[in-house]
Amino acid sequence: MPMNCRKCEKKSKVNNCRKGLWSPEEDEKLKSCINKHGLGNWSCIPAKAGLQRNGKSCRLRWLNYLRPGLNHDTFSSQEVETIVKLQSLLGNKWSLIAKHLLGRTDNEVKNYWNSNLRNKIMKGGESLKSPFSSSKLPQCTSQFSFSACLESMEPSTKEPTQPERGVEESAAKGGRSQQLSFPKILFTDWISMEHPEGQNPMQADEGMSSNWACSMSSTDVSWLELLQASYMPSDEDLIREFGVGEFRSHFNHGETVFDAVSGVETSNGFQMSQGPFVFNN
DNA sequence: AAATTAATCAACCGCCAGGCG
DNA sequence: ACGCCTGGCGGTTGATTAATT
Repeated sequence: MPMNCRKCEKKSKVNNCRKGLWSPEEDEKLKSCINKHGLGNWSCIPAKAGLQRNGKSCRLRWLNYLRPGLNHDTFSSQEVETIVKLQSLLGNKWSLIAKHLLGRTDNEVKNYWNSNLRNKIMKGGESLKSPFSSSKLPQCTSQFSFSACLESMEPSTKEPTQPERGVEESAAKGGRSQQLSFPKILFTDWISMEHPEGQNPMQADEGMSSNWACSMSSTDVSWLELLQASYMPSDEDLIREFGVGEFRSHFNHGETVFDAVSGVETSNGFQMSQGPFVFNN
């Protein structure tokens, strides 16, 4: 991480930083500044852009609102489904969850959860609480054990999900609408189905090359247990579970990020830093 | 139509991890 | 090793809008 520019930093401290909603003029200044200078040290951006904001505010505005490729449409039923599933698995890891929803920010997901889903889940009991029965769902903490989870799961009793039917409808009916195979959603974080150039990196002699380094956050260490479980979902499993368009896992290939399911180049990369991994199967 | 309440969401705050001098 | 700094994250606030009374 580069150190900050002292000159810019001093300037920004002297400035009386504006707070509150951003005006269109401010947005324009920030956009043109980033277009001109690129993304660098956020503490330097306000001075360069002529904004009386602090760098943190600029960063937030850019990431949550101005950044290209953001999707500000209402959440689709499949996106909602993904949020519910991931929240039940990962807890309030909004940035992680957002990485699985193209064009969505952590803030957006978090807001949606807090305003739309949380209360419904409280009211709706099991229907929205989790894809798994509460008695079988281990808490998702850093101590979370996938082995324990796998052992506690009943073997493949799920029915195919119906993504077009929103979770709201499911909640209204008051029953569990989905019974999912637990580990799949997690595997897709780091298992690539197809190499964009036709080569499956899982079959590479050297395991995963540095270009295909997979991502695991520090809190995901126990995910390694999944590897030891020798369980690998098929393409069909993943697509049936989440739909090609909605659930995506991303892998870095050099400078370009590809969607693991569709192979389509995307701009919303799930940066993965820790690899390679050895697969047992 | 006005007042009140609820819902939404952009933005802020504080904390933490990690890099650098 | 230590302190300072940035970037990143999750929790929270508060202004605005919509719905209800």
